[in-house]
Amino acid sequence: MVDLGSEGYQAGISSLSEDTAMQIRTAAHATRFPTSPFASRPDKAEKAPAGIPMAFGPGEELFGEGDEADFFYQVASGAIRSYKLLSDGRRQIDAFHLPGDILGIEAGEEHRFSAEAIGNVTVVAYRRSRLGTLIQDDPAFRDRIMTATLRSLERAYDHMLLLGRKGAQEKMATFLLDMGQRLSKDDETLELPMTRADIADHLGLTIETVSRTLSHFARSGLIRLLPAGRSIGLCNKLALRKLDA
Amino acid sequence: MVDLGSEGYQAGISSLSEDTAMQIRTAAHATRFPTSPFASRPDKAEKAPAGIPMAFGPGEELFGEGDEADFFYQVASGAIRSYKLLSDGRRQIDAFHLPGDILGIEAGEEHRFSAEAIGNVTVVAYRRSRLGTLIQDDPAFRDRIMTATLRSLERAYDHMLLLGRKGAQEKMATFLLDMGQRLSKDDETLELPMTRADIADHLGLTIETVSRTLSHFARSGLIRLLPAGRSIGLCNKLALRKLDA
DNA sequence: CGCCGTTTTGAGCCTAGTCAATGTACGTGG
DNA sequence: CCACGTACATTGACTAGGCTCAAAACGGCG
Repeated sequence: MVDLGSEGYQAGISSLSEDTAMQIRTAAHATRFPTSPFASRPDKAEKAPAGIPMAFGPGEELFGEGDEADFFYQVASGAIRSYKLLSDGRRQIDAFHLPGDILGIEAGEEHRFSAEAIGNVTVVAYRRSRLGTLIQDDPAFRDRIMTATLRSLERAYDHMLLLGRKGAQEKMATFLLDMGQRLSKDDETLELPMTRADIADHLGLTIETVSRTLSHFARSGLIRLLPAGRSIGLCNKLALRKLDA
Repeated sequence: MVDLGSEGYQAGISSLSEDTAMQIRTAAHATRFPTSPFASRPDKAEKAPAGIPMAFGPGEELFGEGDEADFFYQVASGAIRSYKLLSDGRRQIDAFHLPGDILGIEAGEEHRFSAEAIGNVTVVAYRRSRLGTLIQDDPAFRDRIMTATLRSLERAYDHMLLLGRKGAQEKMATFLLDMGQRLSKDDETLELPMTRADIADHLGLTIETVSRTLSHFARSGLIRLLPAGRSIGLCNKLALRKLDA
């Protein structure tokens, strides 16, 4: 169920199967879900990556900008938005994190952006204090961290191109294709976990423009907007790719 | 002369003093400067970080998007722009790299963006093939790499906020303050190495808007535009910071 | 001195933002 | 089961900030 990517992290996350996904190790700010049989099992110090399963409900904050960076996280299920705010409330969503993605590793002591669950989310958390050891002792883990960080950077650079130089239609086309790749099962339909406001704040647009552009795409037959508004069928990927520039 | 930052990289770069900066180890695409006495000295396998000094002239490409990522680089002097292009030529400059900065490390086999020298640049190049070994064997080097990568990511996230959510004046104010911090000696005057076009493509604006905004700032007494157009005095940092949001 | 790249300035336009109203889905409680 | 409230989404009319096109000024260099 959890797609860990090609460099997929198996060892630490394997304990978090579909059935056990609800096990929660209580962390200060984590939502407490119904305790499972495993919930209070003492922390057997298994060697190597010992992740702490956690769960968060819709809108819940994993960490805020400026918070002490005690943990970093790998998404097990659900979607997370990481964002920054301007003093007057304008928001920029830097990234959406889907299963397999790693987030919250910092060079300094503090988190440099905020992260919230979109819908229900399960993650595996790792203590920052162990990062050094893990990187030192576990070459595979080190690779995963390095690769994940570099992939984040690649994504960020791609996204800067979008934010700085693409028009509304190009932004939406890029977004739809990217999401299609990242979270569609049949490669045709995608169930967006986020609201229009999230999309707008990710693409540097307004909700109105997002909505209008989607309607326009639908009228032009590029996509099919399914009733609920959150499901989208990509009818004409070729045309979308052409818009993508 | 070379500021290596707080986690500054000393060992490897120390061989690249002002006087020896012109030593070039010939690399496929590197400009050949007049060969120094050291130019063809056999590669004594000194242990640990063995950097290869290189130099590039104005506008020269260190690497292009899609090129094989044989090397990564640490800037010794000068400034480098890294950018991406859209099919129709629109350009987004993701970052300006100043002395001490590391660039060009990739998760995959290829560079994901292009990098060009602005003015004359000297760098220390490292073979990608050695990256694994260096990271494995040299904890200090590993830290520098990790930290540099994470700092790039932080910068990228900050810049996405700018690109997606700030207005022209806020963008310019942020840019000026940032550059002021990164490359001013007296913390009052800064000598910009890049053209208006570079600034525009970095901030997601046009040259005209950059120029107009600077003129506006100058008229308002926030900055002083020195004759050549490339030197700027920051008269009223407080006001700039307020614009920065 | 004259050319060329860069920068500045101006006039008009266009894309996306703002403001506002309506529509739709869903959950709660009468 | 339906009325209502809330949150999210859509659509429309108008505005504005930044872009385009165009021309002139500036500065460096051969």
